[in-house]
Amino acid sequence: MRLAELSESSGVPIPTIKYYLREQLLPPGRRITATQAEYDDSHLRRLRLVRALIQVGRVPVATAREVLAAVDDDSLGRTIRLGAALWALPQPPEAPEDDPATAEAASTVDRLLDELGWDTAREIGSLSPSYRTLVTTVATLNRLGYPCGTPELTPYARHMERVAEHDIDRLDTIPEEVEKVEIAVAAAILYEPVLLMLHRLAQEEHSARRFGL
Amino acid sequence: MRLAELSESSGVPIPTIKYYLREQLLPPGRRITATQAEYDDSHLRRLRLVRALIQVGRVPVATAREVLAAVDDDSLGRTIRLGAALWALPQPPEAPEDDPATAEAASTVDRLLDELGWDTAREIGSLSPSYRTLVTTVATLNRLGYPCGTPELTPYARHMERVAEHDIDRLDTIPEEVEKVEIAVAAAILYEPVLLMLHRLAQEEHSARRFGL
DNA sequence: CCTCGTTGGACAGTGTCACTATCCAATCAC
DNA sequence: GTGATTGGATAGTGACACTGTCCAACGAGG
Repeated sequence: MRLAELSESSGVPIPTIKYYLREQLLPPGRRITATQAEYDDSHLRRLRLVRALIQVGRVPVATAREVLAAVDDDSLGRTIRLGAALWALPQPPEAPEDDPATAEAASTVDRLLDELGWDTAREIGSLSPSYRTLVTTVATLNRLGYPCGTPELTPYARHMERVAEHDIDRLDTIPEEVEKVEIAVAAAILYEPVLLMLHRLAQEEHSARRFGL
Repeated sequence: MRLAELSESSGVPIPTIKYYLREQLLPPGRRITATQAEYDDSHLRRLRLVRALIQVGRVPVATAREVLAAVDDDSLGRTIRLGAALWALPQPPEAPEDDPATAEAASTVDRLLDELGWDTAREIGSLSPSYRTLVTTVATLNRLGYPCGTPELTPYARHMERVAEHDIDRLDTIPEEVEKVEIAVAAAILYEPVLLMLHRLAQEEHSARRFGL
C-alpha cells in the first residue's frame, strides 16, 4: 500500500499522514526504494487509532505519542501497557497544593476511597492522575458553592464501579492477542465519550419525562 | 469591588479578566466614574463559572458565551435554559453522513433507544448533539474493529440511566432559585469529569485486583 | 492645588497546536 | 526519455486563549 492509498482508505489527507509520520505517531513504512515506502494494514489500523485519539479523545499529539509508545513497548505486560497508556492521558491543570479548598477536596476523596474500600486506589493515591484530577474538580465544585462531599460522590462512585467491572469482564472476552492492547486503549478512550453521551441522552430523556419538553 | 480585588479573590490575572469582559463572558461592572467600575459577588461567581467551563470543561470561549447567554436568558424556563446551555457544549467533528459506517452506527443507536424505551430521545433524534456525537463515536469504534453494537451498549445505557435519574433527583433538592441554573450548568459540566475520573479510578482498582499491579 | 500611583479600556503581540502548502530530487509508467 | 508521482524536508497558516503595552482619567497624600 502506498502513501496515497493509505490516505485514500483512511480518509486522512496525505500531508496529515506525513505529519503523523514525522511526529512518530505512525511507524515508517517498509522502504521499497530510496524514495518510496510500502504500508500495510497495521499502519491503517494505527492511523485510525491516532485519529480516534486526537479527534474523538482530544488527546494532544505529544501525549498520543507517549500513549502509543506504551502500547508498542513489548517489554511490558498487557496490564501495565494499558495502564501506562491510560496514565498518559491529558488532565486539566491542577490547582495549587497550598489551596485550602484543594486540601479539603483531597480529604473528601480520601474518605470516599476508604468508604468504598478501594484500597489499591487509596495506596496509589496522588500518584494517579485520575486521583489528582478528581481532587481538582471536586475543589472547583466546592469553590463554586456546589455541594460535593463524600455523601454526594458515593452513589456516583458505586455506579461507575459497576461500569468498570463490566468493562473488565468485556476485556477478557476479546479473542485476538496481537492487537489486544491497541483495542483496549481505543476502547478505554472511545468508550468515555460513549458513556458521556449516553449520560447526556439519559438526562435529556428523564428531564423531558419529568418536566416536559 | 474593584477589578484588582476581583482578580485577587478569584486568582484570575487582571488581563485575563479584561479579556473575558471583552468577550462578554463576564458582564461589565457598575460604572462609578467614567474610568472606574465596581464589581460584586455575582461577578466573582460568574468568573469562577467561566474558569470552570474553560479550564475544567475545556469549553471554547465562543461556546462558553453561548452557554452563558442561555443561562442569563430570563425569558426561558429553567429546564429550557439548562437544555439550551448543555445543547451548546462542544462536540467532536462529525463523520460525513454518506459514510456507510455512520449509517450503520445510526441504526445501532436507534435500535438501542427503541430497546431502552427512550421515546423522547428517539423523537428528538438527530437534532440532539448528544445523539449525533454518540453515532459518530460508535461509527469510529466500529471502523477500528471494536465490537460496539446494541447489545454492547445496552448495559452501559442502563447504568447511565440510573446515574441520570440520580442527577435529576439531586437537582430538585437545590434550595436557592436565583443561581439554580448557573449551578445546574456547572454541575452538568463539572460532574462529567468527576464521573470519568471515578470511572478510571474504578478501572484501576478492579484491574489491579484482578490482574495484580 | 498638584502630583503620582492606580484604574479601566483598547489594541497589538505571544505561544501553542494541529495541521497544510511548497519545494525538491528520485523514481515509475508509458 | 519524459512527464507525472512519490516520499521527505521545511516553512507557513489559522484558530485560540491569553498577555503586554500604552493611555487618559481618576483619587489620595501633601
